[in-house]
Amino acid sequence: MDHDSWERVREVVAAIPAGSVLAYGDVAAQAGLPGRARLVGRILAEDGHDLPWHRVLRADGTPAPHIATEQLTRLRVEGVLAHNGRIPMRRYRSLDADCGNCSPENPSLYPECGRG
DNA sequence: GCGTTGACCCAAA
DNA sequence: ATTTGGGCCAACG
Repeated sequence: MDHDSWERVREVVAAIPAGSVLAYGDVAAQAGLPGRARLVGRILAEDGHDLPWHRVLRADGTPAPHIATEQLTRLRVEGVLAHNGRIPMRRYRSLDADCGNCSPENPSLYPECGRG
């Protein structure tokens, strides 16, 4: 774990557009740290106050328990709605700018992506 | 060094 | 739908 990786994680989170979300694992992958989702949670916990941390949640769409209400409240304001405390990732998951992980199951939120 | 503890993830049962 | 077990790894005592 070096200083650069830490900054990259922060940048990825900072770049998530309002109205969409990313899983901890997604952030790790996009920051070049595949398989290190826990590290992302750690970074947000101690150095995420100035970031849109509420746009990052678990892969199954549920928020971490201790911040659940605050997170869901903030997301609701951005138009990201939960059902039974769970966010439907299919709909709100943000994708790479180049649509690297775009698929019919995971349609792009960006109009410039032809595959959405 | 070693064991514990997490804003986690996934395949298998 | 849940639970289980394994993998991940930086901080902390």
